[in-house]
Amino acid sequence: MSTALRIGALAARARMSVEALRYYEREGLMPAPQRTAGNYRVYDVTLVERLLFIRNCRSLDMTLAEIRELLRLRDAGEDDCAPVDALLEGHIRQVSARIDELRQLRQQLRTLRGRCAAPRAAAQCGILSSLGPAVPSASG
Amino acid sequence: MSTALRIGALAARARMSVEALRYYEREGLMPAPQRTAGNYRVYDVTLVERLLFIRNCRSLDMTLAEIRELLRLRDAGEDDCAPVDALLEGHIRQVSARIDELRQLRQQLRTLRGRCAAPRAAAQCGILSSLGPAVPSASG
DNA sequence: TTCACACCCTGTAGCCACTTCAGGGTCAAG
DNA sequence: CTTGACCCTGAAGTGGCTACAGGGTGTGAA
Repeated sequence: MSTALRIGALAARARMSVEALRYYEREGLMPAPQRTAGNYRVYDVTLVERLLFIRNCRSLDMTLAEIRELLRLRDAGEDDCAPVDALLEGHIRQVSARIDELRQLRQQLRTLRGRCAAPRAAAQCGILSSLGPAVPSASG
Repeated sequence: MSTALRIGALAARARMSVEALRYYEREGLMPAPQRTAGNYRVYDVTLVERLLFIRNCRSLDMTLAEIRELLRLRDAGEDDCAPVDALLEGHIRQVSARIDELRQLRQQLRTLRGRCAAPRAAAQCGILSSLGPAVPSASG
């Protein structure tokens, strides 16, 4: 026999909020648990592992849709790693693309900041005027 | 005299959606324009410049709150560049922090992917098991 | 028994920067 | 007088929760 927990205790073990846990249930990442006579959710303690899986995936910035898919593959006991691998690869590519985007952004911002290197020099701030109609041309 | 435009024409010139423009009005980035007898918004063409300013700021991933502040400084005709400079610097720091975060993330994801280098090798996928309770330890 | 208090329930609104939709009204051309 | 492009407002949806309102449940103490 394994221990039964109410939502607060389970959430504490998984170090997440009660509301997040209920949200995962609504979104289909967690199964709907049994209820007590008083309508309290009752969980088996082994579900902590599932929550930690979700938490790890979230900390890697995966969307709930991606995590739902991973859980589905996991629950199905798939032999074939390929779909899992593909999902992860796609996610890595997304993260890389976002990094590139942000790097270009930062370059533009730095260029912009250079427009006003001398503090309070001009009545017309170089930054503000650069943000006008002409797109601020960064190096790239 | 300068040309008067209806919202669709103005939005087209600024290459943004009519809805976004109305949204900026609601959010106080754009002034409430005059109306025709038929309740159509009427804009002076010079407002294109303001919209392009907003667009440029957005393309640099600034929040509407940041842009609202920049517009306020601009509208006030401030002599002192310092607040503008400070806002920009803060934004650059946010972007840098996010880049660092995403880089760590990507490293973890790559490590994770290494767990299942041989495709469909194991009945138990190394990726899925690594996403379990133990936090996947990336290099650093 | 009765009280306080921690915990639980559902349902709703809020965040951000919009987009999309429903259900209309305006206006110029044919 | 109708078609169709354009415009209006207001509400709902996006993602991943958080926070709140307004209740019910359960337990230990007085």
